[in-house]
Parts: sequence; structure tokens; C-alpha cells
Amino acid sequence: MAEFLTGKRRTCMCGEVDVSYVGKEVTLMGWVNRRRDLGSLIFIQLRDRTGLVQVILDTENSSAELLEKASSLKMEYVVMVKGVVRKRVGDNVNVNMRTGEIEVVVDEVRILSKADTPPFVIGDATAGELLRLKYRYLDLRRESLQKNLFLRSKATQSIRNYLSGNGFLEIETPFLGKSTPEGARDYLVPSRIHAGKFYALPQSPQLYKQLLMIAGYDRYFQFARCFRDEDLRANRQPEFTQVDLEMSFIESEDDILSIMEGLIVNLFKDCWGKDLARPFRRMTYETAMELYGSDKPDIRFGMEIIDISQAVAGSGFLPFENAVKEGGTVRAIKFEGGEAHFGRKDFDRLADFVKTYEVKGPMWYAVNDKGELKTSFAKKMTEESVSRMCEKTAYRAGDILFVIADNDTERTLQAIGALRRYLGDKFELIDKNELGITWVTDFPLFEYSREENRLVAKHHPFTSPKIEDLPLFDTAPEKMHANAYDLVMCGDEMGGGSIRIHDKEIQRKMFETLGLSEEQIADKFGFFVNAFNYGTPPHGGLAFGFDRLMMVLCNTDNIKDVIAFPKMQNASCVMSQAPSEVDDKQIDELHIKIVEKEKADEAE
RNA sequence: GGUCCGGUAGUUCAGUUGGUUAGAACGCCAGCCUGUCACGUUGGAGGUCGAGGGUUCGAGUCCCUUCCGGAUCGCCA
Repeated sequence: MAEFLTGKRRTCMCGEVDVSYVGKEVTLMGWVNRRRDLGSLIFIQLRDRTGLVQVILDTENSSAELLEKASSLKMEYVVMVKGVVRKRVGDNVNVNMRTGEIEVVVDEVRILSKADTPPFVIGDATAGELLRLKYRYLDLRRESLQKNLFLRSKATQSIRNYLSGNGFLEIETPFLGKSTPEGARDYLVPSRIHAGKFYALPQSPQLYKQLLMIAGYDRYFQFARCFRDEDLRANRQPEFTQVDLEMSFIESEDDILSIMEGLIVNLFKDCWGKDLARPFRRMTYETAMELYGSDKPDIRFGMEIIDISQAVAGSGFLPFENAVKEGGTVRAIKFEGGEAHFGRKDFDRLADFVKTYEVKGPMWYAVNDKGELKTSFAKKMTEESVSRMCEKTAYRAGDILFVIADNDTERTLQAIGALRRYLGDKFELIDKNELGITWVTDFPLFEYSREENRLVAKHHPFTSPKIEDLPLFDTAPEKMHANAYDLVMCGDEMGGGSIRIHDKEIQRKMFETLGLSEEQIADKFGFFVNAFNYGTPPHGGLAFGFDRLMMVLCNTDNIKDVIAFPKMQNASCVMSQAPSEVDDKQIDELHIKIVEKEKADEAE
């Protein structure tokens, strides 16, 4: 049976014991990290969330009984030890340990809780992720995960302090809300009281925060948990945290960008002690797409995309000519000095990579240092057009040009942009000391959805158009730009926002262009649209992906490293086994019917 | 839904052209050890090679199906 504390209290944490404690009695509590048993001399490394400390038992200071007890301690036992702090001398000092100058000579040990042999050694980050997720509470004992969560807590404080100090009110909004038609798939919660009706968990507090502006709570913020029932990625979880905020009586996005830059600068100062340069770089969406083939450009390395459509016009090479003729484009990136690093297999792998973007290629062009031409296409081009291409791209021997040509310009840019990032990663061209911070502005207001065969809001339907684009509503809405902006760091979207529509007519026009009928508007957004009748200030805001910010601050590319209890790729939790089946009684109360998957498939 | 990668002791991995009893390290168990700190040392236990089927005299290895995990495209206003 376990022993009890019986009133004993911890006098200090393991990692806090230092030379100032020498000669004093301390009572420590923690987990057995390691036992080094030399027979009649036993060292025990005790661990809590502050760190490690060495405690020692020997025949001089301990009874045979106590030694035997210490000898029975195994890894991860929870113990209390009482003893006197002693300075270590000579070789006994461990310079690699924060508490390495001292040790605790123990005169009492209590086993508060025994532990089974853990399925993996605590601190072993090489154990498989599945296993570590199953025993997440053990993996969380690992120093690196602890550090991440400590930093997350610190970042939370930093952001709260900054926003509170700038007059923002922290206000919570509901989890149980109304399902909205646009955007991500909702997580639904069936209602017991209202048969056949469902709540939706928020994808973001968007409507509520705008209603708060209408209500007069100028400058609101919230650490908002958001839910999206979409497929997971290395940087995407089904539930995640946004730093969500909104301000009133602003019209220019500069008002928001500048205060948000302050937040980020303050955050990195608090967490890293680092001063970021202001103002942050800005580029338009169009520039980002043209140069980087992405609306979240990684600007930590070069290799910008070059438009060679003109240079190769009339080259005689049909894939190029056809792409341009059909309204597409020919784009190239140049891997400087890449020829030496590239083998045939690498090219094949690139083809595998690029094909997921539904374009062909990439084609390549290279001249090695012996002057030999290596290319998959240039032999079929006129010499003149080859030299025009080389001139346009400032090609030099040893470089490789990768070229993608397709009749869909957007797809081409996307594919070659992805290829650029792939090469940047694989050949370590990215300067990891840089954060690559940039605002991307002037997003399109709409984008065309092939799936739905109509225009959809690029950001969301409450995003205000640029004033100068308003006339385009009736003529060419697809060309309209929005007062919308994203913050990009390390080639990843850290957050985004917009100035909102506060004019009822423009909002109506927006819904109209999105093809929403009066009934749909009334049904889905009625309460929201109605609120605009009662005095709506000009307003705008932004939401940061807090988890993604933490990924940057913790220097990890896996979002699970910054969340205490994350989900796996299939959105389940291997530890708790959620989601799970529930009692028939619960199902009945919710007025829903479970259809066996096999039967459902048959029905289709 | 598509593409790619992976699955061998508790854990991390190795395992040759298909060939004898499937190995190592760490962990675990039992001894010895008074200055360890990745303690050392002696001995020991531990395997449905993800599952099913096939080819073969013979399969961890080759083929097919399937399950599981990861990365990614679609998707993520």
C-alpha cells in the first residue's frame, strides 16, 4: 500500500535546489527519473516539472532498512524524500545539471505511488507517435513537451497583457451556436430538447464578435477554441485555438495591422527576448502568387518564380505553345548551382510530387560544369528561344531551371510554388534564423468554386470590398479585391482578418453575388443581418492561429507538440478512444437514428 | 476520395540474391558493486515478423487483398 503525506509539505521544487540551500533540510516530491544503485551507495534522480535533483543514500547516513527501500524504487515511482542539502565537491560536481553543484542526503523516503514499467522510457522522443499519444500523460513528462507548454502559458500571458493594456476586453462567446452554410464543415451537436435540431460548434466566433461591435464593446478579444470537421494536417487539428479580436471605428486596415504588429513584437520579446523589426513587410496577394505561387509565401529563401511565357513564345515546343494559346502560362524557377546535387531519381521524385497538383512536369534544363546539356525539353526548341529563356532567367552553367507549363495559370503557379518550397526544404535553402514575416494584403473578394460552380467568398461573406472596386459588383465581381489580410511567418498562415462590411446595402450585394436567396439569408444569417439595422460602427479585426504561432515559438513543425492532448490524423484520440459509441438511451434522447455503415452503403 | 512512406522483442532499429535456431541496443527480471550521473558488471526472460491469402522444397524477405499509422493533394469561408 502506498504511503501518505500525513501533513508533510514540499519545501521546494526539485529544480530549484541550489547552493543557497546547503546545510538546510528540504522535503522534495517527485518522480523517480533514474536510480543508480551501487549497492550500499544509491543515487536517485528525482524529477518534477522544474527539473532534476540528485538525492543520495549510503550506509553512513541511512539505515539498512532505508537503503533497502531506496533500492526498491523504480522508474516513475512517486516519492517524497526528506534530507539535508550538501555541496558536492571535486569530480562529484555535475556541470551538465542545473542542480549539479548539490545533492540531498536523505533520511526519509516515502513511496506515495508505485508505477508500472512505462511502455517507453520517459524522455525518449524516438518512441513512435502512436504509442506516445496513447500514453500522452507519460509523454507530457518529457522535457521538450513541458517546455512547449510552459512557453504556451507564457505566450498566453503576453498576449493577454498586451491586448488588455491596449484597451481590449476579454469576452467569451458560445460554443453552442447556429450552423452556417459557408466555410468549413461544422461539428454538430444534436439537441435533446428540440427534436431533429442541431447546434454547431463554432468554426470561429466571427458573427458573435461582430455583434459585440454592434453592441458597443469596441475592442474585444478572446482565446477562442474553434472547431472544423475537416481533414487534419501536420499544422491542422479539428479543434484549435484562435486569438480572436475585433475593433470598431476603424476604416483602414493599417489601424489593425499596426496594433497587431505590436502584439507579435511584444510576444517575441516576452518569449524569446528578441526584438523584431517593424513595420513588417507587406505584399499583395497578386505579388505573392506571381513570385511564390502561394498566398502564404516562404520568403526565407529566394528562387522566385519567373514568367517565361514571352521568352518561349514561338519556341516550336508544343507544350509551351499550347499552354499559352489556351490561356495558361509557362513558369520557371531557378535552382542556383543545383545541377551538382541532382540525380535522375531526384527528377522522378519531383514528378511524383508535382503530379498531385494535376499539372505535368516539371521539365528541367541544365548545363553541367563540363558544358554538357541536360534537359527534358530544350532540344525541341529553337536555339533562339532557348537563349531568350536563359537570358530571362539569368541562367548560368550549373543551375537548373524547372519549368511548368499548363493552360491553367493558377494551378501552374500553385504547383511551381509548391515545388519551390519542396526544393527549399529538401536542399536546406531556408534560412532558419529568419521568421519570414510578411503581411499579404489585397486578397480577392471572391474565388470560383469548381465544386459548387459559383463564386464563394475567399475570406468570409462579411469582408468588405475595396471601395474603389464597388462598381465591379455588377460587372466583374471576380475581379474585386477585399480589405483582407493574412499574416505569414515561416511560409505558414499565422492569421488573417479583414475590415468588415458595415453597410447594409453592400452586405446585401455580397449575399446576392454569392447566390444566396432572401430565404437563405433570412434563415442562416437573419439575426445577424437584422442587427445591422440598429446602428453598426465601421469595424474590423483579425484572428491569429495561436497553435501555429506556438509552433513557430517552439520551433516545431508538428502542431501536436504545442497542444496538451491533440488528436491523430483521423481526428480520433487514441488515449481516450474518442469518438466512441454511446448508449442507446442517449441516442434515443437525441432523436437521432444510427444507420449501420454497411446498410447505408447498400442504400447508395 | 487520390498520391507517397512506414508496420520485425516492452521500445528504437538491423535483417544480404528467398535458405540452418530471427539479431543488437535500451528497458525488464535476478545477483555483485561506496561517488554514480547514459553508473559498471555477471546471468536471464522476452517474437503470431500488423492480419489474411498466394507463389515456392523453403517467405520477415516475392505477389495479391486488407487493417493500422504518418506526410500530402482535394478539403480547410
